[in-house]
Amino acid sequence: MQLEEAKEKFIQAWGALGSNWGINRTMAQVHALLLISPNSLSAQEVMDALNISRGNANMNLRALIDWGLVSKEHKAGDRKEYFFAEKDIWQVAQQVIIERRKRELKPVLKILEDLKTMEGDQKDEEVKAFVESVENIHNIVGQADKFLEIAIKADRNWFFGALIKMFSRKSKQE
Amino acid sequence: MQLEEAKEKFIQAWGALGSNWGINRTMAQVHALLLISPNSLSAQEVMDALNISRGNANMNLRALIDWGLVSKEHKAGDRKEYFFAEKDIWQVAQQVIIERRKRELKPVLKILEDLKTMEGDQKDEEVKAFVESVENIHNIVGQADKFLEIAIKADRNWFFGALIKMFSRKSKQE
DNA sequence: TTGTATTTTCAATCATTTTTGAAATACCTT
DNA sequence: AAGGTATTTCAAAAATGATTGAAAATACAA
Repeated sequence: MQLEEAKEKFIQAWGALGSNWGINRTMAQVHALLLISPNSLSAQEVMDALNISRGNANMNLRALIDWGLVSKEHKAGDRKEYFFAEKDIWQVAQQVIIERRKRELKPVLKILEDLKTMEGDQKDEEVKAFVESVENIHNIVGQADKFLEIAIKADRNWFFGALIKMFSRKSKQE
Repeated sequence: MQLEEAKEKFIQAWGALGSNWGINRTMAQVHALLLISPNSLSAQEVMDALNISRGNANMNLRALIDWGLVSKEHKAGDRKEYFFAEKDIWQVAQQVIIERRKRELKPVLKILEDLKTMEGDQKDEEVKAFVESVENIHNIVGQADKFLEIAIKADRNWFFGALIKMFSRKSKQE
């Protein structure tokens, strides 16, 4: 397999992964392209590499900047903007967690909290069962949220060290 | 807020959550409906509750069964099938992890492994940089995969206990 | 077996999301 | 300020994904 072919494969895989997780496929592809690009790219270069229109490239580059995954720079004597991605993959993961937590986890937690407290008539069995369900779900989503909060504050080495410890203790237990 | 209104809110929220994470919105809504339903429901009842067609209900119920989140039963003297969801939310989470790992994480890992090994010409600086990028990504995705593997084997109490310990150690460190 | 209730399938339709491309805007440089 | 890039916007078009509904298949009971 040649380099170009491998890059293409990587971009496709990253795009599919994003798509499966509710991220615009093209946005993920642009991200992939910049992740493996040794130097920063102009909008035109992104358009050419992925065969997408100027508008599309612009929208997705801006979205990536919004997500904190991509930045732009200017080159001396050149009017164009050049884009590059954060390469440290642990930082990328943290940034993705930060954004998804903010955009999708927090709103759900808020709704679950509302639902938990709203219903006063605890005598009704059906109400009781519903509130209990919601409490259980809120509980586990809250735990996941706390865990992710640790992850985004954690140093990579500490974090994986802690996970490995967790794993080894588990093994002993079995 | 009345019970019916609260249920409706919950179903909408669960549907939106699924949709944001690449799960068919209706499938997530059907799941939500069954999660908070005290008794099992026929296809007809699901159709009526969510205002969806028979075909749609059938497809999504079958998908949920496929995911291991819903089962069906028969009632004496009734020809219809009745559907009910696994209520233990930790089990639900584990099942979701199992499926997404199988469907989406494993294939990506496979591709990353292929890309890592495929390129022999290590003298070329560009090739070297690419392989290094891929290795880093493979590394972190692999770690995530291992962690999820622990989660799906773990007892709920042990798992959250371990997370809390992790958290408290982190706090001391700071 | 026959008739009836129920489930499944899937081509056609509908809805949503994504993309395009050209006009408008912003940005430089002189 | 003018002239030439480059970027942004957004209505319309295209592509994709979801839903319908009716026909076919299946399951059951008598």
